[in-house]
Amino acid sequence: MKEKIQENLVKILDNLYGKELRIDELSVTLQENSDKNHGDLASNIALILAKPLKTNPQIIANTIKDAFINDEDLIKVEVAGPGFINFFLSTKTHNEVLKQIFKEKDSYGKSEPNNQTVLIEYVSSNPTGPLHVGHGRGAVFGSVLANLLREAGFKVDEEYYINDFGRQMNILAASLWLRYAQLFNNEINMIKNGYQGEYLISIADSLKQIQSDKFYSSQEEVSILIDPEKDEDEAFTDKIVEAIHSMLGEDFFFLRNFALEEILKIIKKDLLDFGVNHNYWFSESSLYEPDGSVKSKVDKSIEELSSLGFVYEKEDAVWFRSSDFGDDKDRVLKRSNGEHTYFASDVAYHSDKYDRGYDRVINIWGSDHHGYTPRVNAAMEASNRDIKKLEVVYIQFANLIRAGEKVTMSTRSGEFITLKELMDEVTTEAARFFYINRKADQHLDFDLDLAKEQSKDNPLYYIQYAHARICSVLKKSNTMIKDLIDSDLSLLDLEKEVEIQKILKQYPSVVERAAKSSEPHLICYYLKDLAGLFHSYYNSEKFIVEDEKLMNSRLFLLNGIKQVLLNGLLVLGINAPDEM
RNA sequence: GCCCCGUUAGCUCAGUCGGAUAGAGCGCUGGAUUCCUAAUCCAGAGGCCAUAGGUUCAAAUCCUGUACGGGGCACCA
Repeated sequence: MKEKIQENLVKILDNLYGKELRIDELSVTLQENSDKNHGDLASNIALILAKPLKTNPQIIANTIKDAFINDEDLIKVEVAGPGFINFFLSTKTHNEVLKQIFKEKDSYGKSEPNNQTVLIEYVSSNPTGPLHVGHGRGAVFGSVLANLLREAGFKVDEEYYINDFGRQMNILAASLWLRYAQLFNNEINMIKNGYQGEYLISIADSLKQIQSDKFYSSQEEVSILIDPEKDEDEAFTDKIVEAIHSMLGEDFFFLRNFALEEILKIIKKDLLDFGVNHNYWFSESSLYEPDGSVKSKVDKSIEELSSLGFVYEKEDAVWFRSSDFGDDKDRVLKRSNGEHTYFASDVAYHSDKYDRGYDRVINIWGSDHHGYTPRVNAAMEASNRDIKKLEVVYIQFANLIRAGEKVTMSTRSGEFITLKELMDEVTTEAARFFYINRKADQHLDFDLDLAKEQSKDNPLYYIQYAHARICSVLKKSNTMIKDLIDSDLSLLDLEKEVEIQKILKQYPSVVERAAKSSEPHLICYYLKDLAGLFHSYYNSEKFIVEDEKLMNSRLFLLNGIKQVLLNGLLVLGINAPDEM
């Protein structure tokens, strides 16, 4: 119907003013009205035309209005306010959506496949410990965005980038050895800059079970090296790590890989429990392995930039001319000690993402990374890759609130709340919903007490309750939905019923907009609105009534609401229970 | 100093391509249960959309300045 009116407007415009005025070149809108007094649809066309035509908008509006031909589904055309044209549609036009939902079921809201591929990289926390609550927001955001883009017709891959290379991994290996050694000699101290978390103790425990004392002999002098006086110093940490390394030789790498694999197991399990499914796990180390010939991907990337003339040496380090591409300053690829920087990995990694042929590459990063984007963009631009394909979404930090107070955490001492603990405390679903319920660029206060509450104060329960209530009514009515398809839907003419149908009709465009602008929270707000309309309807009308025709039409409406609530919750990765 | 994000009701926050009288929940005040789940609903009070300019027929929305808050500016990852 909307399309029909739009066509009509174009036609009328052509007749009235000739072809010079092209409706599609002007910012003319035909939009759904929120205020029912203004009809179902409104156009600002007369306001836009007022200037080029040098005519009062109200006069233009009335001229257009008079040119509209009669249509049984168009009840009334009206000029209002400064010159809006309002269109009032028949109730029949509102019923169409219910049949559509019934027909499309789980697919209602999905767009046709568009043959485009997207890679979303997210979470990618360092594999040096379990995920904590700080990672939760990005995890949910990424997985919901992936769902949304699938709804919008994209083929989506989800990837976790494992930072399993460099200094931190060596500190991890050393930390594991110290925990392991403590099992044989309780006088051995842990280094302050090592990984203090309890998880390493249990990993050390399983290491001992598998390998017994293979990596420990009692005459170790290494532990004596740990001097509590100097222990705060990072350089001192490296010395200890190096000492453990040379003592263990090749075994050091065994310990490193053992720790890495055990921790990845924990991370993978936590993500899975959280409803997050990465289909690729990309290892940073793999970028340093010779690829086919003799060169690693990192070396090849640097050579590529070098051959294009964007690399130079200064003070024994290798630099990339990122400032040629808008970055604040040039960046180091290879340090004077011969080691590559994290940035060097990232150049190779992003090049690899491009080379895999995706149409879009999305990174979901913490907002503290925003200063990092220009140099990555610079590297892609320098190597003639289209930077429009690369999108970065920044996620602001989340605070946990308990009893009205901010929960303080310190990563250093290992005193952080893990994602698993959060799931155990408030349930996975509540955690997902509360993380996604805010715009990504908005700071988030995660109220633990509210997430646990089972009442209308908790928006997730409010939505799920609406779904359960509908299921309960449908069950009690003893009706099969497929028998309702021929119901007389024109009976759904109450104000609330019309409003609900209009909202149901908006669902596909809400999904589309949420996907397009990377704003999953829009789904939450939509579902809250829809649930609210239903609860209000529920309280004002009875559905299981004597009049069978009326009952059937209302049940058919309820079925539509139920389906959309279900579809929306599925996008969020949240269950829609039949009873509560 | 430079860069990013924010500032909307007492609190926590929505607000689409700039559209008509600014939205929700909580909290506050007052109501609704013989009835399909009261885990719900209805009504009321509550606003200088941080601030000063600009663009426009029209600005919470776009542009510029200012103030306040959060974050970032490594040969760390």
